[in-house]
Amino acid sequence: MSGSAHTSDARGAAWPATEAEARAVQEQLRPRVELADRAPAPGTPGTVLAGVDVAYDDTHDVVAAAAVALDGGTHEVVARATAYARVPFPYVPGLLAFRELPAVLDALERLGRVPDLVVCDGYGLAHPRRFGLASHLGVLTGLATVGVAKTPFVFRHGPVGAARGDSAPLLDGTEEVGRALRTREGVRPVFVSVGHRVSLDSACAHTLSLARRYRLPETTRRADALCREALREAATRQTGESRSPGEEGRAAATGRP
DNA sequence: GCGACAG
DNA sequence: ATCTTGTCGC
Repeated sequence: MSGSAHTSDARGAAWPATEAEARAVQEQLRPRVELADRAPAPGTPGTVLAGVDVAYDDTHDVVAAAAVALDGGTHEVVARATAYARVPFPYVPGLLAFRELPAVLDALERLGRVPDLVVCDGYGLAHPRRFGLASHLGVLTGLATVGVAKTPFVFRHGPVGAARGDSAPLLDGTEEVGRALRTREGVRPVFVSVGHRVSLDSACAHTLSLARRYRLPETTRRADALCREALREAATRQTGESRSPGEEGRAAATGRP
């Protein structure tokens, strides 16, 4: 076969094989980001707020993803799902979505609920090409998404007030691409940006609402715990049970083994 | 050319 | 992300 060098991911969709192709995909999809806010008001009972996250096992080349759904009113868990995949792309700053999204999309499908908002671990519009993983996930699924990251990446911000809820613009030069938001007193801020179908104000309001007791939103904390647990169990299942030397690095390509 | 660099 | 001991504090 000549021509396109695209390959297939675990879900059967085209996936870039090189950094140049990945950047081209971002440039192509970026115009599809919608800025109109379609997220529910924070605290609305009956709405579904989802968190997604992934964990890696580099030695086995496996990524485990988790999706957790919380009720918008009580923040109690109403659904959980996991998925596995071969790591489909190397870590390259600015191309994180190509490493995480196949497994995340799979986990979201298995969730059995359609979230009203998805909170991602990383950035949305706060991205060198304005298309971080939160925006990418939103465009691919049509879901409202926000990005909440733990570090400022390549961006700058002024001082953030000491009180919970205080914030400062996250700047790419003079352009506000997100917000440094303090979710707890005496704790480093988190870095919020728009993913898809949400406003920055709404993204920050949801982040604040979901992060009362801890720095990070409850959605990402739950998803983080779940994908780590899934990865541990996958490792245990291989080591402790089937000792077949030939079958090791080839853990399930997808699904719950 | 040399660092910096979401997770 | 992941590798890793102890330490300070509620």
